[in-house]
Amino acid sequence: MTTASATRPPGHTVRRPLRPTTKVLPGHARQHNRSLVLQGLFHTGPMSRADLARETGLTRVTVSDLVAELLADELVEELGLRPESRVGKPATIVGLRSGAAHIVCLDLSDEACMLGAVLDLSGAVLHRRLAPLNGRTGEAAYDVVVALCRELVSVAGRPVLGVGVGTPGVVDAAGAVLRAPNLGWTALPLAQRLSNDLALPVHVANDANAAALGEHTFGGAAGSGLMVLAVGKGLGAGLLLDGDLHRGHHNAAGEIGHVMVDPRGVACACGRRGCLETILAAPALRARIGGLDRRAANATLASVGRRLGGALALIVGALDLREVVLSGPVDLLGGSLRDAAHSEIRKRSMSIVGDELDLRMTRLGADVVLAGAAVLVLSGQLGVS
Amino acid sequence: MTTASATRPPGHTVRRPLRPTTKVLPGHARQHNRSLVLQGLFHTGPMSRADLARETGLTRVTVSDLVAELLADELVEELGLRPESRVGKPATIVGLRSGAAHIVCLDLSDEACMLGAVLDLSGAVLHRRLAPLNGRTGEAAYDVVVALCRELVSVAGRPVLGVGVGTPGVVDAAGAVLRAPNLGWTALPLAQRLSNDLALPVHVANDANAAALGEHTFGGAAGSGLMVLAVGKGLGAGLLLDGDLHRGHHNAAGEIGHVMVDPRGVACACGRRGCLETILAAPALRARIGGLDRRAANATLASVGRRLGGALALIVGALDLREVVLSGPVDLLGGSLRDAAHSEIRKRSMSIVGDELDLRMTRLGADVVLAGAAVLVLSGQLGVS
DNA sequence: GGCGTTAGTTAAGCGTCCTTACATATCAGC
DNA sequence: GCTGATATGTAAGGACGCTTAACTAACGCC
Repeated sequence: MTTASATRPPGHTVRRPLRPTTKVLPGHARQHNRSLVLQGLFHTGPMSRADLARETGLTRVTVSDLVAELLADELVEELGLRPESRVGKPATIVGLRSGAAHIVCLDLSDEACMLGAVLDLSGAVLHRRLAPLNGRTGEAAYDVVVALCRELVSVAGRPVLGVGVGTPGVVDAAGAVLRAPNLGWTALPLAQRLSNDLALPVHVANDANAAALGEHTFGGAAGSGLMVLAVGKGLGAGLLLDGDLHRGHHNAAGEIGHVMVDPRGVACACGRRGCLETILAAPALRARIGGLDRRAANATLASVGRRLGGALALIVGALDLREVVLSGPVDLLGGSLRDAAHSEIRKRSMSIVGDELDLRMTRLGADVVLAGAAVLVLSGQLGVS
Repeated sequence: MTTASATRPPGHTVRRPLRPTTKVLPGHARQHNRSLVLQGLFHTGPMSRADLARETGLTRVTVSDLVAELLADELVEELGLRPESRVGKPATIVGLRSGAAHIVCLDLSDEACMLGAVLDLSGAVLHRRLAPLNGRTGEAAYDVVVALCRELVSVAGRPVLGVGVGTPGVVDAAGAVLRAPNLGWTALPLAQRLSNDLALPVHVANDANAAALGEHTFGGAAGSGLMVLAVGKGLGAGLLLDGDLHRGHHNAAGEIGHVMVDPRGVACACGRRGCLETILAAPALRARIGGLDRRAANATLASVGRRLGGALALIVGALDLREVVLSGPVDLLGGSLRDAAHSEIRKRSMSIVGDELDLRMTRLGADVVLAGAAVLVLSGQLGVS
């Protein structure tokens, strides 16, 4: 392969590519373009076929064809002629039927109680249900999930597009829960089993990852480079880079709760000391400010914020993030903790990166994970996100 | 859009998607599949059309067609019948003609001297040229680049597939150098100008990013999740996540040299104190171990390694990386610094992540950036990486 | 030599998108 | 009200890409 005179760097071996790129057929292109049309309607709202053609770059002919297909699937509907009067033939507006189908969403991040909801295609929450765990784990916890799903499916008035689940633990790309200590799940093929049991498409992701998706699609995240820090009993993060969820080599990306930041810190449940979780998780924070007056509590929260900022500066700097979003108890995170973390990050990073960085609470409140679960389904079933 | 009874999370707004996905035509699919064939030959080596069909998932008919196209382009060649004897008609082996075209590669990371080389398609270095800068910056430095390229193009014995450049500074996806203080470049559309001046395809990336690509494709990087830490006069990093270069919101991903890790540290050229670069850059390291005996020097390097490990643990943990590769002076980085950093990362991260993490020197030595520049061209022109 | 197996090609068909042409419906100006 | 310009949407025909089915070529095995 190499000419004799060539010098070759030492150890110069060629390995297989990582992204196992697969073949693309004309039919896949069709699917992609169909999603493109839906995406346009989803994000920009109702418009004419000609508008869609301009937006997607496809011809009017092709767009008409795709729209006809979507009309047949009852995913979009004609909304009559465009009200404003212009030169030329009046345009027929087509819009996404946000009630065309419903999405069943689960948020399993609460230890005590599973949270379920029915959402429409626009992300609006239509119904809610709670399912207390009462300490059940493993197979029993799975049974709770199935029962909750069945209940929600029966409550949904429309055909169900799919089921989305945000769960704590490590989840692989196929929707199998590799490890979720709190729920007692190990290598549970959750998406596959649920899909079998419910006869519906099921998409599963880590809760913090789902939160990142939700914040991006429904929380109006500004652009590429988003990290959601989910603070609850533990601490997790979800990373959305270049519009894609980053999963990591062991599907453990964002699992920063047990990264040690202070070798002389407090003992952690994981057996080491000074994990980020010993500083930032909700119980730890409540314990530290319990009994303090307002001012002292704020000072304490600010000092935690500064330490968080010190840790985040490295991640923000390495990834050149645009936004860091906090999800969790607003009373703990939303005030001086956030402010201190923000200014600490700015102090520690290069100005271009730091100056434009947003550090804020989630705009979706406690529904981030539900919204993210919906995005999993929208993205998986319709190619919309 | 929302039914009246629906409850909607506060601030629930729908924004436009970030990945501005564009239309896909059948012709694009063809291009993709053509790359798939090349990719197979590049990574797995010569094989028969039938083998390629099995590997790509395409039919033998389609593969034959694609191979015919590649034969006409003289990118691949028939290597005769397969030597081993099996049942059935003997297979005709086709292989990539690594000498079919040459690639002109530039490494601008050295302050004093630009480094250029001609590589073949297998990444072997065929010719080298140096171009001393003698303090030239701005337009004069650009002239050196052009002259170096012209020289290398004239030296290359084959048609030149393209020009790849790894340069310090912030580079956008179009190959424009937004800021490169050392070279005195600001908003220089390097790829575009070079492409005009040379009448060749030109691909430009940050040097550390190029190094990451080079290490991945030619250094046998293990899989998804690679960070290359380029230690020289300054400090930069390149991140390869899920097979894609991560550029960041300001194209500044990996610019961690000026992230502050120690507010009470040494003053940095950037005006702040305790930047990572004040600890890890080559001049700083040399200054610290200068005059020390072997043991003391190793202890010093180990302490730097521990601090590096503390910083890296967060990044490795957040991204769930598989490999961190050091590029730079082996005498400084390759010994106790590396060992200390490695063990510190393991100590600080969750075992699943830390246990499988590799932290090693680059396998390509000083040629990483050149190799990466070649990958830019291979990937951009042939879809191979 | 017959049979099964594998490699590669040829022919026909289907799907996808494009270009071109046309029908439809409005506005602006006379 | 009529005409010309402009814009939307559809119809027909063609180019391209992949597939299936059928065929030829060449080998090992019995």
